[in-house]
Formats: sequence, structure tokens, C-alpha cells
Amino acid sequence: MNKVQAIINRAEQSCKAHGSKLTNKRKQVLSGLLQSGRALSAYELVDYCKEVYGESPPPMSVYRILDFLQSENLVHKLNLANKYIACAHISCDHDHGVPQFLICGDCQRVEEITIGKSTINNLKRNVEKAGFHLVSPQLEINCLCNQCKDKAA
Amino acid sequence: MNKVQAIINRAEQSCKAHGSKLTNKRKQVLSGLLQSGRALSAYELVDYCKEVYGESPPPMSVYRILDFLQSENLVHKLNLANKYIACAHISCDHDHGVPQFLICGDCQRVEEITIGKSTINNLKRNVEKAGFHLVSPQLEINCLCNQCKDKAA
DNA sequence: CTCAAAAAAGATATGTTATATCATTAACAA
DNA sequence: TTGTTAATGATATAACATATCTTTTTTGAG
Repeated sequence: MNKVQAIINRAEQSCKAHGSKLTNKRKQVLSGLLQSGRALSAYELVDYCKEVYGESPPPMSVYRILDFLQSENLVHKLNLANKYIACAHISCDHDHGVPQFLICGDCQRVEEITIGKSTINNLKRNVEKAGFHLVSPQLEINCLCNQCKDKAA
Repeated sequence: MNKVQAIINRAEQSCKAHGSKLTNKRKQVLSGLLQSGRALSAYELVDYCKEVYGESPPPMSVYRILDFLQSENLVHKLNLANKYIACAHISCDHDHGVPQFLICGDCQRVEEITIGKSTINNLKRNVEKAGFHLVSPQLEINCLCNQCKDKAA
């Protein structure tokens, strides 16, 4: 059993535990994200389903499925890129906090990191000071990965 | 002379100093952003020009103008919302660093803040540790403003 | 002043991301 | 079985953005 399959199984258990179901279509979409290892748009996922499974779900369905996967914490939306990426911690046991994303502006690679509590708290203080309230400290940060940075130099 | 007019004048000087011109169309777009006091989409700015000046520039022109205004640091793009907002510091003398934005997810109000150097450096360290390089630390943070937060409670 | 070059703006088409809405099918429990 | 809910399909359209070519305006050299 390959790695993606293992993660899918894990995801399925997790859904069951929440009283929801990881249907076939949902598995297809999640597989697309896992296989690619990168962030994809909803329409890219439509193409993926067509190519790999010969089924071309309407975009609407893919968006619904992505919503579901997000609600199950299996997928994150990258608002900066308008793309979707599989959670990097589906197979982890611990409850992982809000993710932070580093997006390489050159090769589009995405790294999901967890930044220190103290930095978050720091940020939070700044936000409160401005009369706002931090809802979800999911940061999406424009970066270059070292590889692309070296290439540029 | 009203406040918006004063800022426009200030912006015009600033452009002249860079060897570029704040044309009429560009002033119209910038005025739209200043008048509204909030973030607007390119298409909302088309509508603004139509309503206020009776001219309906093609969206392409507005996008070009927004590019120009960004290159002059008069306008920032909010990537999370796909909207544009006038820089809050056009009339400031000091060279202000990269801005941070707090976006109220309820009323869409936007606050442009500057967060401490130490928080930024902190963030930077986290990013470097993950093998990435911070390009532009413009953060856009999903928040609730206190007003909307109270309303919800 | 005139004309050529450059900058700005207009026009048209189309690409990309996302949502609204209504219809259909599948799953499941009474 | 049948009625309800969850899931998916289908269609249309909204919202954001860019490519490309054309026209107009500005400007500076001669």
C-alpha cells in the first residue's frame, strides 16, 4: 500500500470519527492533492479527475468537496494563490494548530510550518492594539524557497 | 480644499519627484479609493468612475492604473480580498516600511498597521529555518474589528 | 512649429476563479 | 418500501484578471 493510500485511509477513519463520510469523489479530490504534492486550483482538480478517473465532475462539485475537506481539516485553502493543498499532518496524531504557509513565488512550492506561540502572541498583541481581533492566525507568506533564491543569484 | 484633494496633491508631487505623472484618470482612480476609505475591486472602481465622472474606463485601464499607483506606493493590493486600497501614509514624510493589513471578515474594514521589527524578525527566523527566504513581509490577516466582534457577541 | 517616438488610455476578447440555483441520484433509517 | 437527508450533477452567471491590438495624448528633438 503506497503512502497516499495510507493517508487516505487515515483520513477516512478521521471522517468516520466525526460522523461524516469520505466518499469516492471526495477521495478522488483528496488524492489529487496528495499525489501532486502541491497546491492546485479547483479547475486543476477537475482535470485531474478527468485524466485519472475518466470522470469530469462539474466545478461546483469540486468546490463543494473542497469545502467539505476543509471542514474536516484535511485540506487548506491558500487564499493568496486561490489554490488548495492537502494538510501536511493528516497522519499525525496530535491536534495541530492553525497552519502557516510559505509560498515560493517562483516555483509555487508550498511549505506548511508552525510558527512559535510567542510570535503568534506577539502578533496578536499588535492586532488587539489596533482595535481588531485575530480570528484565524493563518498566515500566508510570499517567499522564495532557497533553491529558487540560489537560481536567481 | 478638502482632505482628499490635499492627499491627491501630495501624491502628484510625489509622482513628479519620481519622474512620472499622476494623470487625470489616475487621479480619478486614486480619488475613488480615498473617498471610499475602504478596499475596492477594480470593477468597483470602474463603476465609481462612471458614477462620479461619467466616464467608464475599460477594466484593463483601471488595472493598468492600479499597477501604476502600486509602483508609486500610493496603493496597495490586498491579495486576500482581491481588492485595492489607498496607502494610509501618502501624506507622511517618513519612508514607511512594508505594510500589514487587518481585514475585518464581517464589515470588510481594513486597517493598515505596522508591526514591530522584532515580530518581523521573529517571523523571518521561522521562515529561514524552513528553508525559505522572506521576500515581502506584507501580511494580510483575517480579523474581526471590535465593533463587529461585539455585535456578534 | 512639426513630426516622430513614447506614454497613456481605449477596445475587444478571453482566461481563471467562484457562486447561485435547481435537478437528480444515492444512502439509510423508520 | 418509502420518505428524508446527504451527495452530486447540470447550467448559468458573477467576479477578478490578462493578452493583444488600436487610438489618443504628450513630449522633446530638430
